Amino acid sequence: MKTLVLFKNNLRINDNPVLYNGSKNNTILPVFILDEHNIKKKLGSASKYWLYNALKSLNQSLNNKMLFFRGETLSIVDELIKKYDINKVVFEETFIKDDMSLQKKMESFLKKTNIKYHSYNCTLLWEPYSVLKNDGTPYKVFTPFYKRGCLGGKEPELPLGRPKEIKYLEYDNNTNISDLNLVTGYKWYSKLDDQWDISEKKAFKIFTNFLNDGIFDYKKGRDYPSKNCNSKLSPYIRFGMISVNRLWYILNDLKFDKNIEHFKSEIGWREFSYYLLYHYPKMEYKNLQTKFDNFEWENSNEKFDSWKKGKTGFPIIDAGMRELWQTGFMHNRIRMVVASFLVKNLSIDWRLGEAWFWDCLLDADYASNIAGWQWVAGTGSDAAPYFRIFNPILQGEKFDSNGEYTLKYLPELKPIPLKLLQKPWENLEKINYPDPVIDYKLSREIALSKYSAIKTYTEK
DNA sequence: TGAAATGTTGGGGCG
DNA sequence: ACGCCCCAACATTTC
Repeated sequence: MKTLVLFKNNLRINDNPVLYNGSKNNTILPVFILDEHNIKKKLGSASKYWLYNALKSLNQSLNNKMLFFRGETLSIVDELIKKYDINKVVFEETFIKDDMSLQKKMESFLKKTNIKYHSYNCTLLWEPYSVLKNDGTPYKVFTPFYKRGCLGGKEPELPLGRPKEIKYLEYDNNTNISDLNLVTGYKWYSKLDDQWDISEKKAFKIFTNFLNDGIFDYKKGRDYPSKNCNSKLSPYIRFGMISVNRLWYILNDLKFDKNIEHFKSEIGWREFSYYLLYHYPKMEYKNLQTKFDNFEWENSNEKFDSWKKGKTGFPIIDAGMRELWQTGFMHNRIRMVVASFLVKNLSIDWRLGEAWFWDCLLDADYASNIAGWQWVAGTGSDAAPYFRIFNPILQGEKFDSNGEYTLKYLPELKPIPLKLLQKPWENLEKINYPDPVIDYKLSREIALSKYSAIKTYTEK
């Protein structure tokens, strides 16, 4: 059968159910469509950069047979079916609102044309609709979701490996990745080229290196940004360059270890994010706890700007924001600290922070980004309580006690004695570094009093 | 997957 | 030897 294989967010050969099943006994036409008609949330700049390189790498693995299109999915698929006399279409099962409605449109379209079609879950270990409480309603708290719902539920699908053989339709490929206009204009991203090796092969290599080293101090070490205990797999996972099923089963084969279990639970948090967005799609733009709709954000442009540029005058915050700008990545603990700072100390709506991360992070993931911000902002269902306000000075002293991370991104602070590194304003010697944009203590008090003003509204 | 305020305890210095 | 104060160090509670 002539099979159209649609790639979307799973840009890999190994354990890719769409490719594996699509190419079994079939000749295939591998296609990627960048659809900005059906999807409201356009990709951020960093994501486009990653996508461009991921597609390039995937295309190489597919003998440069991939076709690239930019436009409306249905009309492109329709044309391809006619042009190449396609009799089957396979594509990824989706779990995000806009993607799902596009998927539905496509399915009903294909139904009418009498073309065979099939979707495969390539993205999640547990489909969100398959994990529910005994009363049929969705979980709202991570631990029972993960322990009872996921671990106590059905086993995730076993990884499929690579297709034994891929046979392609005969055609001249007259499309090009550059047609997608993913990387154009000012080459801001050239700084990233020597920091990241964006290929499926590298994703697996990073994982095996992580298994040999960092993972054995993961539970504690993951909180320290200058340690190398984080996998840094997130952008690869985001674009499906390595499958979570494959990760899962490799981890399961290892000897039981609390660090490994912790890493698995972080994969669980990703599942939980998709799960929440699936069951509560309004989370994309609305506070899950509606009482926060009455919260009065200050939303000062100047403060927001200082945060984005890494010029707040709080070293751990600025180091994080500069790491983000320079590398397209930010250490997880620091993400929480800068997010808490934006929302609680600068009094800026989490949606603005979410948008900035969405644009700058190479691993920007629709569900994880939104769920993560609502978690920190205290507006989500199983969120950190609002009154949990990270103290940037203490967090810096605790998790970057030797200043290694801070100084890596803020070398101008080297003259400051280590004891004052996280509060350089107490240093008498003048250096070229911004004064703090806010008074920490005062901003905390204001945040708490604003919170107590809305807290009386009943939830839901 | 906090921080700050408040409370408790216990050891040392001292009259 | 005793009471008193001071203050870490730790525990609890409050935000």
